[in-house]
Amino acid sequence: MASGSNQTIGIDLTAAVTALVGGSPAILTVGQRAKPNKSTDKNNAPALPSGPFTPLKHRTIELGLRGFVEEQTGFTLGYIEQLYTFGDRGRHATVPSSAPHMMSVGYLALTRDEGGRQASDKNGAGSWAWQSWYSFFPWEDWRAGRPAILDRAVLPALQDWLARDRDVEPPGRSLTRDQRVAFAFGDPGSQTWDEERVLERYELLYEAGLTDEAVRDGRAAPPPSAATMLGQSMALDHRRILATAIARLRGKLKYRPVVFELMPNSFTLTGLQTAVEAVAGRRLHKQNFRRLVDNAGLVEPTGSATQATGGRPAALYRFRRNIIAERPAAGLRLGQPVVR
Amino acid sequence: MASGSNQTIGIDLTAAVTALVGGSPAILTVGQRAKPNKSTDKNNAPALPSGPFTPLKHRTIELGLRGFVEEQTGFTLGYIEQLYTFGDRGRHATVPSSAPHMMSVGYLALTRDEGGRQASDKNGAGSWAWQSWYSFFPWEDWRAGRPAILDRAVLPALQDWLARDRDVEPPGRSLTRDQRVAFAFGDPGSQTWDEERVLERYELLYEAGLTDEAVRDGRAAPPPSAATMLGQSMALDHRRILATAIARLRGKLKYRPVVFELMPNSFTLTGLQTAVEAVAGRRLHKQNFRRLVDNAGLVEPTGSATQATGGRPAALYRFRRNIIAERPAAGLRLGQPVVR
DNA sequence: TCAAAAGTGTTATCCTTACACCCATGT
DNA sequence: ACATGGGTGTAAGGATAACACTTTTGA
Repeated sequence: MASGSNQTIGIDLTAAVTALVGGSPAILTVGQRAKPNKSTDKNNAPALPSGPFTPLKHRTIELGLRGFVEEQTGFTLGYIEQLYTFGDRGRHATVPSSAPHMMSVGYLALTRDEGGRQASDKNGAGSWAWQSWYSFFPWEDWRAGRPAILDRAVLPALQDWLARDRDVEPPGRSLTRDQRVAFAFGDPGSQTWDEERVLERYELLYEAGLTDEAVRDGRAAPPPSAATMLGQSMALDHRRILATAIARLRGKLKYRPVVFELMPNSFTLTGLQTAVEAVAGRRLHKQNFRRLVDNAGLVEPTGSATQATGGRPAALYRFRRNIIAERPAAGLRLGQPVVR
Repeated sequence: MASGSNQTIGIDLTAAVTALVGGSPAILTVGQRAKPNKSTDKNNAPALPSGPFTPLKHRTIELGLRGFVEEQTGFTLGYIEQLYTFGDRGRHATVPSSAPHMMSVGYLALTRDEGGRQASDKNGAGSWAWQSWYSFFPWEDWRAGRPAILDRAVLPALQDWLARDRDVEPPGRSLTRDQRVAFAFGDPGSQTWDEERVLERYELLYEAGLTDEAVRDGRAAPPPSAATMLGQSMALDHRRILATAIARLRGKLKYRPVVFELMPNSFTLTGLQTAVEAVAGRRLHKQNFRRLVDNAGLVEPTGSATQATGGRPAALYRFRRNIIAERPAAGLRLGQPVVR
């Protein structure tokens, strides 16, 4: 039971490394893949750090990932979590079937914008940079209210697409395209936007030919009108991986204390709120957030305070690490067990 | 950027196929892997259906999976979902490093105990069978109250393990072993059992050498006393994959209408409740469950009823498929967005 | 008539949401 | 004094959990 029937398979590990940089969630990008073999990828789209998994060198996948991120960028990863394994044939640019089939295992990784550094030289590899999530997904940032790009560009272009080929519904889907758009983007009138559906939204835009990647991959005809491509594109299917990472992190926020991986050791409650808002992409109610945090027992005061914030000095807090051991986490619905 | 440095890599797709069989959640097992090459795997432990991913034959991973499950067992899969990719070196029995390194992509799949069949012959491959989840994880079934095996065998054996090598805490863990046990198995006194932590529990038992797999893999010394191995074991790391599948399904139940993939087209509310209880592994409060289901708008009456249940005839319901388009799903915590 | 299972109604409690207000600092 | 951001209290509404009770069938 070796590697199927004769086509070789290679595994790439790809990391969506997130930190908070200047109040916004940012993703670690490298200018171009480590080994720029052929110059097929034209416009040097930013890429996620990535490298081959070599079982002989690395005992576990996670160690491999930590290893080459540290090599390539100098960042030490804290929390990491496997996202998804992408391996569909032709999921990006068509390649001759003689080439090895590449699968990629995507990871979400969290770190802090400290340590890192280590300049941009070191064995000639490209340099790295932080880029805001929202330069790739401008429609995902609702912190200043509903993003204008939605009604100006995204939704009209999607409506065009729906109208254009209304009857070419691909079979075997439980939802129609209209339903999928409604589901992913909500109803502009009422507030039915779900910030976790990042991937569904990206995939619809991809299918509609509204992303550079779709056109580049030859997977969709470009839209007829001079519609602009939406958001900054990335190499290969890295923007899809980033979308998956954002979705996962936004979901995880609500039932695991992962934000603290992005925070310094001590922080103010407002700082914590800003971090959560940055990730969730929307504003939260101040007073309730504070109550929520403290009767969840997630933090404890350090005793000191900081005046760096402007008005009244803010008390500093730290994460109570052993909360993880104490509390079942949070969880939800489904009701209590019952005796009879 | 081919397949790393010279060791070849193979990808196995492994499916944890679940259906409800006689009121219990069951997993589809095959007697032994399709190609029994060497007889290294001694005692013919049951295995999950699995097969190599061949990108040339299958356009997507999911199609490959559906294909060979249907070939091997005749079952058509409904809902499927990728679980995790396992690829750590030596995650099961030690192999010579000349052999190809096998990675396996685990999937959760749901189906109904109908269609299937197709006998056990067909090209000489082993036959398939349904086996209750709880024969592999007896401690996970709380439907008849707290399982006796917990206090009789599981917890004492874990305490032994903790006491035996208290100071060999592996480094780089945020929680100590004691904390991990407390977290995974809860406090026997109060009800801190979280039915979703199936994987954490299995992994602890594995580390403690209380599963056949751990001993077989040479990853843990067998426990000194004549402690029984806990639960029925499986081939390779298939029981780990099953644990992952159960955990995922138990979690998903609470925010996506997945149970209906396991139900026939029409069912009674009690039938639905029984199904949920089977998966969640615990009893639910009848009246509240009914209210929950109906003001979630998940089902609608078909108009007919059945007397097959014993007492008063029960109304039959069907799943309202378009609920998926209507309602954001359920979701939770984190509070509402706010204007100011 | 009784057992068994379906199905309805009501209440106490807790959590979430929203609003109003006070406190401590710099300019 | 006042602007700015930090911090506390409380009341209304909704959802959950728990309990009691009625209805419809078969034996």
